Amino acid sequence: MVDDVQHEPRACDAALAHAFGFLGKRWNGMVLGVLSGGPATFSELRRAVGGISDSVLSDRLSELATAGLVQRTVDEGPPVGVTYALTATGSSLTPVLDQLAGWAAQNLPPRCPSAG
Amino acid sequence: MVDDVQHEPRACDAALAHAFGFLGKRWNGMVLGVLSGGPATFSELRRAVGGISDSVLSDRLSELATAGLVQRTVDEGPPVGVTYALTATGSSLTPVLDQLAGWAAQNLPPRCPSAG
DNA sequence: GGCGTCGCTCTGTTTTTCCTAGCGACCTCT
DNA sequence: AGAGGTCGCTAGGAAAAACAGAGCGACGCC
Repeated sequence: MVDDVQHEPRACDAALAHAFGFLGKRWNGMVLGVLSGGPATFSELRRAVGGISDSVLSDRLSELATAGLVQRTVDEGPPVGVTYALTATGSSLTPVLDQLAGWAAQNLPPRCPSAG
Repeated sequence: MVDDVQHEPRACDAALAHAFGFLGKRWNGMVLGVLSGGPATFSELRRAVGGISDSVLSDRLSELATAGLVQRTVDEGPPVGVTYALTATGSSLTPVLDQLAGWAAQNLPPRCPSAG
C-alpha cells in the first residue's frame, strides 16, 4: 500500500483548478497584477489593464470582491470616489504574480525585450 | 530622468499581460499544470483536467504547441500514439504553477481544507 | 464480426466577452 | 450660469469562445 500514490492515472491539482477558476478569466489576472502595485480607482484600473471595457471590468471587480480578493472602498471625500485594493488574501497572491511576470519576461520573448 | 518612473499613473506589466495571454484562457493553466507532472496523451489530458471537451482541448493543445510551451510527439510504436510534453519553456513555468497551487490551497479554501 | 479505444474534427447550441450608449453627480473652463 | 469633461457603473445587443455530442480511420480484444 506504500505505492498507493500511483493509482491515479493523472489528476489536476484541485487547488490549481480552483485558482484558475478566476485566473482563467480573460482579465482577472491582470487586474490583480495592477492592484498588486497598490490601490486604484475604477478608471485607473481601466487604463492600467488597457483594452478592457467598463462592463467587463465591473463584472471582474465584483467577482474578485465576492471571492474576497479585492475590497471596494467608497471614499467619502468632497469628490466622492471608489477605490479598489487587494485584501490580505489578494496580497498573498502578489509574489506569485510577480514570479509569473518574471517567467514571462524571459520565456515568452516573442516581443521586443528592450523596447519601451 | 531618474524620477521618470513615477510619471505613469499605473501600468500593467507587459510581461504579465503577455503571460495571461494564454493563462487567461479557460483551461490552459490546467493543462500546463497536468503536463508539469509529466508527459501525457490526449485522453490522459482530457481525464486529468476533467470537464474539458475534445474540441477545446485540441484547440488549447495546438495553441500551447504554437506558443512553444508544449511539444507534440507522435509515437510510431505498433499502436500509434501521440504524446504531449512540456518544452524547456513550459517546464520553467512549473515552479510558478506550483506556487500558485500552494497559494490556492491555503487562500481559497472555501472548500474543506482537510478533506480528501 | 462486434465492440471499445485512440487522436482529432465537425455541427449546432450555450456561455462569455465585447462594443456602444447612457445615467446622475461632480469638476472645470468661460 | 452654461457647456463640456470625468467618475463609477449599468443596459442592450453583437461577436467570439466554450460547450456537448456525434463521427472518422486505424487499431486491439474476444
